[in-house]
Amino acid sequence: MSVASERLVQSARHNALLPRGMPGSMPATINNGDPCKRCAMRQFCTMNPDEFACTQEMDDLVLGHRHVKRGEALYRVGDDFKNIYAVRTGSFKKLTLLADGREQVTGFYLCGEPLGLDGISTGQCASDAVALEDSSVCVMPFELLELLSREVKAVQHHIYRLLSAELVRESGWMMLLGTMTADERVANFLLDLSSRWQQRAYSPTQFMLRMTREETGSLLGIKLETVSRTLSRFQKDGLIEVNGKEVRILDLPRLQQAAYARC
Amino acid sequence: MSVASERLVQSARHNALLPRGMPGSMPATINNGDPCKRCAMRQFCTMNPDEFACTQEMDDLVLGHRHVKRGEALYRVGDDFKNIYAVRTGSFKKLTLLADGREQVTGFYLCGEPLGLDGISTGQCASDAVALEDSSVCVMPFELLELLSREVKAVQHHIYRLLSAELVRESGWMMLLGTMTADERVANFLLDLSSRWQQRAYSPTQFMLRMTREETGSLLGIKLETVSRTLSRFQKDGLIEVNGKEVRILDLPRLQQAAYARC
DNA sequence: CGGTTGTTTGACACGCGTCAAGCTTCGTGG
DNA sequence: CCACGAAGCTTGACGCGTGTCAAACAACCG
Repeated sequence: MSVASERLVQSARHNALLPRGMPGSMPATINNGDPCKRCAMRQFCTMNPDEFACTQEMDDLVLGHRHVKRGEALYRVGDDFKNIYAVRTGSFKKLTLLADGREQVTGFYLCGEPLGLDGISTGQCASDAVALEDSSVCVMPFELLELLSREVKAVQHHIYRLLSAELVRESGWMMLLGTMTADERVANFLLDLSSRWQQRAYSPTQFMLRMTREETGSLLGIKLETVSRTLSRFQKDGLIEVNGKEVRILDLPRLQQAAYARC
Repeated sequence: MSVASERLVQSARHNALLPRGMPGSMPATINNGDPCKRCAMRQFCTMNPDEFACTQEMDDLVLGHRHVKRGEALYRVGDDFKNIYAVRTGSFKKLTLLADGREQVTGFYLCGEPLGLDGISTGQCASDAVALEDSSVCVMPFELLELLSREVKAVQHHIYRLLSAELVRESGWMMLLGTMTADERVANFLLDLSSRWQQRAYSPTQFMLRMTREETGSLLGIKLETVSRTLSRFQKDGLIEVNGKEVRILDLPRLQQAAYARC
């Protein structure tokens, strides 16, 4: 690590980590071990095995962790953009606001997934990130990340890929919102979560929906009643089993069929 | 410029510029002047005046231009990702494909706007870019861009900002697709084009819709008939004047009101 | 244990999609 | 330069998929 980044690390340790100055919020934990090496989610932060080589750099980058309680915001629209985050435990929703006060969920984020990238553009956060359950994140000061990415090719490449992957993901949601029926939307939503849990070595057929029906509907561009009705019908048809927030996929092939009904 | 990037430039000049090997397509023009300095769109490629300083680097980066005829693709889903592009003249639509063959327009791109960023993620183009009229683009080999961005901080920062800005833009479209009525969608569409033309020093109240009603509807998640009906009604109400592909905004305040009807 | 928040289900309404017909514009080749 | 066919646009009539409103129930939390 260069002298310059060393200095920045020192400075960042003392400044950038403090959470938004809300009374009662916990100060961030300082990262003084090499936790990335031991982190079960490491492969998602690095995205592919070839990049394991730069784990040491990742460790340098993650200056600490921050805990966010259910319902609290990691950041809000208009906050100064200083850090990007990786979900360490728990999950978040991203909220985009409209001029007239309407808001929409534009993404759910599971452990290992990046948060805050949309703040780079203007230097201010462009969305809210709110915890769906008590959660924690790894804090990576963007200035440091920029510096490091000039020194280490793998880091640079990694950040470019993260940003681009988010672009692709959002195009996918546009696709869903622009062309799909309510049934297809709900089916795709379940399959998306299924595959993301599977990537994390959790069951792809049984998981919790940490978000409410209303938040789900918001992401999918439909009303909460429609989400509820659709889930009920999927259950009646034997595709899934729903019990409040717990979902179990019973017939994956037919659910996939429902997701792309116009094949 | 370093020896390494010098070498890469030489190599790129001979290889990367060739268009997709289609009979009849024109070979790309080699950039042998310093055209960025004279380019009217320079401010959009650099995004803000503070970054004018790196115009020389931009010139090094733009290895040439490529012409794309109306209806032809600059790249297609699955093509190897090698370059990113800036629209130089004309305009493009970005098409995202679904597993079952459905496709949706996920963006229109005017001069000065970046194309191809979604290919970084996997190394393969994730969408189609099709010219809406006879157009040309500046070709920037991504490998060279990566290299240069490690040497020049301003270039690096610029690319991060481009990527992040695209993220913010797409979130905006998700918002539109998820929460707006057909009227609001069309009004927002017109206002979006209006402000983008204004930024380019063209009239914000009178411009051509280079895309068909069907393509417009696809972007907005509504059918072409609905686009047509809505435009007709806006005209009847005195908000705009439509004449085929030519639009004139007559009452900007009321159009803005229509764009966010739930204020 | 009670109040709040979230979920399910029903009945009804309406915005937008679908289908269809006629018109206009554009591109191309004679 | 005109003629023809194809592609794009407009408008109308009608139906369906979701939204809206309402009410009862369930789950959660302090």
